[in-house]
Amino acid sequence: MSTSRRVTLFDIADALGISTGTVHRALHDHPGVNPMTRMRVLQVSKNMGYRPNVAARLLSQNKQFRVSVNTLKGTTSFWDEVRGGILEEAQARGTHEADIEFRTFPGLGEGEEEAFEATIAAESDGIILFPSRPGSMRTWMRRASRSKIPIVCVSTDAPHSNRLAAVSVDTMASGSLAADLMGRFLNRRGKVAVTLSVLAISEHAEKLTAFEKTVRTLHPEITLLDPIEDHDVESEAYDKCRELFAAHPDLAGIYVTTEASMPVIQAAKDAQLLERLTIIATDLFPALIEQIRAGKVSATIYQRPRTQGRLAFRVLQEFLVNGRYPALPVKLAPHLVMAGNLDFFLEKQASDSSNVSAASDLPSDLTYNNDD
Amino acid sequence: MSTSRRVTLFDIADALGISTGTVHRALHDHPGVNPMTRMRVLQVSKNMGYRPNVAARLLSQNKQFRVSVNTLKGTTSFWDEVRGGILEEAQARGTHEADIEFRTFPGLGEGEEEAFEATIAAESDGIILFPSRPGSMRTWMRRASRSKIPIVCVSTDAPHSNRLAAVSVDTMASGSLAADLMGRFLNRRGKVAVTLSVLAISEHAEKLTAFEKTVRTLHPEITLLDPIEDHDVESEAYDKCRELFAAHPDLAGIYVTTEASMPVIQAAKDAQLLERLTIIATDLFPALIEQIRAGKVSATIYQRPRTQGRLAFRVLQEFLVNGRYPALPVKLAPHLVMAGNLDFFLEKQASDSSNVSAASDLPSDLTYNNDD
DNA sequence: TTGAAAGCGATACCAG
DNA sequence: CTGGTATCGCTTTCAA
Repeated sequence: MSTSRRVTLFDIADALGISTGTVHRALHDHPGVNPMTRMRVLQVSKNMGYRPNVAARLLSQNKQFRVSVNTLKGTTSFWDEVRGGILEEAQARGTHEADIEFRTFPGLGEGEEEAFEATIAAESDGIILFPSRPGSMRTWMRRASRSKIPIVCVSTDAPHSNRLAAVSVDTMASGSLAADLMGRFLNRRGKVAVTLSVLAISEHAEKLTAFEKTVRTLHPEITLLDPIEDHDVESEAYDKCRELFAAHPDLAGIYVTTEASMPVIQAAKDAQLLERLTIIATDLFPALIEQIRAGKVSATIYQRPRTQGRLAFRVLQEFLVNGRYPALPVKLAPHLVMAGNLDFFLEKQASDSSNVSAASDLPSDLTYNNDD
Repeated sequence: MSTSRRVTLFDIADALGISTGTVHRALHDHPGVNPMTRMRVLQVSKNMGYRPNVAARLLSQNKQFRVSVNTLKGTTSFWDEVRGGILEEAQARGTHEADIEFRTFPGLGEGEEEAFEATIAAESDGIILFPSRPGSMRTWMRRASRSKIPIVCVSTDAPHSNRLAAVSVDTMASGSLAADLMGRFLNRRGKVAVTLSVLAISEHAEKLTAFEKTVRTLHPEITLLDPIEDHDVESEAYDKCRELFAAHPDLAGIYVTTEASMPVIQAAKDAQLLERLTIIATDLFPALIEQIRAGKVSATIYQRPRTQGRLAFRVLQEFLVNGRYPALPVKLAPHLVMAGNLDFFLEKQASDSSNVSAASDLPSDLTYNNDD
């Protein structure tokens, strides 16, 4: 019961006295099979416990994919990490190595459509993209979907765009964790504000919703102020925070749901508020690391960009190779980084990214990489 | 430069006017190749950017592995999750499907060696095991390593045992995160205790060390009591905690580094201390979920057993198939679960484990699974 | 020390 | 509607 050889197409064909070609067509719903034979094939293959040999399939298909990765230019480390994760996964999954073409655009909405146009022109087989303006990309993306090009969104979803999948952090978990922590750090009382880029992006709205709901449920004595929209403009974030601090000099805490925590910190500093403000930020980059280490930022919700990249590629490849649709929008549990675990966190990150470059050695083909 | 077909063994052989067999032997350091030819093969293959086709390799090798998984009987959900992760990964990596034989033993040290013996007798090609008594298993494991059977430790390492790899949570990150949180929750002052099973297990010692160090550095006004060893015996944990609470009625917080948080909670309750004690626990199981929801436990450090299982299998297979050694002991970043994000967390967990059972359908071969 | 060739299992195409 | 067969790239065995 355990040494038995694996069931192959041939075994099924043999059992039924037909050919492997027919069995194959039957199993894959290809046209031109007698419904009667089809049923029998399905029946027998189930009984025999047939499971296709993936290696053989890959080998015989022998396809090569061209995938385009359209993301923001890597000013911050976030997108560098995402791209790193994509490459990493592409190498780890060795077979079917994809031609990956990176196209970057400078800012939110800037050059995004041009990059997309170029992608279409290049006849990519699949696209991984950051929809910086989900609204305006929607029509483009639907066009692509009409020409059957699968699209995977990273970091932000583009609803109603027919994308194949979206990979992002679990926004509800992020917002609610931030809320509970904030309540605890503040001993369950005080005024708290939230900043985000725009409410129109559902990820940001969700973080806010989850934050508000959790605060109200778990820490009802906390007062929530109206959310601040910075439209991803640093100066706007700064100015609005100054206004906020002026209006509420007794503000106790602020949750920054985006990467834009530096302007907030600067504003707090300039308003002489930094020392007694509890800040919970998002993501991790050198300037923020300093602030955490210095105790100015209490915690940050790390969105695991590298893992996002890896999963985005995996989902896309799974679709291109096996035609498999991802179960759900893929949601990653965020990691919490505080002064306490900061160093261990950075250490692990460093070792993760290092073993990628080494992969281009000799007959070494796959690199071993762990999950986070 | 991008449309070029991939370089194959044949291309190299062709370029050198030799056969693929020789090229193959040269690349893999097999005996019986003229050093001269070997050098040239290496040279050319590097120049041509040769990268082996993994699918072809798997297909031609066509091996089948028997791997034994020796773990604790699943009284708690931890080991069920680990086993689930192993199965999941085994399916996801479809090719080379392994015969997985689960052997469980009832308690720490009980039946462990018998299980190991059975594993050896069954001639497994690889072993994934939880060394519940690293000390006593050491000699066994070395014996196995002499017979070339690779061993991957999960959850706990067995140092100096020649194991191939160890997969566990990042204990330093866990301890230090717990410490920082504890300090914050307690407003940086008060008496704090730590419980663990035995100091002899390095993972536990590390959590303690990291906890202590972080408390001293970041929250120097916190007083640390001596650690409590419960030897994984519930009654011992309970009794020692009662003593602790009697001796220190002003105890402010306690960090439970193991799964054994229930006896601690019970003791605190019986000592009328539960309401004002800040508890940080480890892992997640139904009884603990209730306590978190009820606000009795402030937070728990989730060790991601499912992911541990997945990685353990991946490492083992990577070694068995490609002969690749893992870079380092694999350390997972822990997840933080609090009342705030508890529900989102459970929801995600549920969806993760559900799509495994569905995998045994029809020609569906690989299941899509995300990283955590 | 090297070459030649037979698989591995699924796919796809061409005849019938 | 079905059978037969070449093919993918690597591994391995048998001869030379």
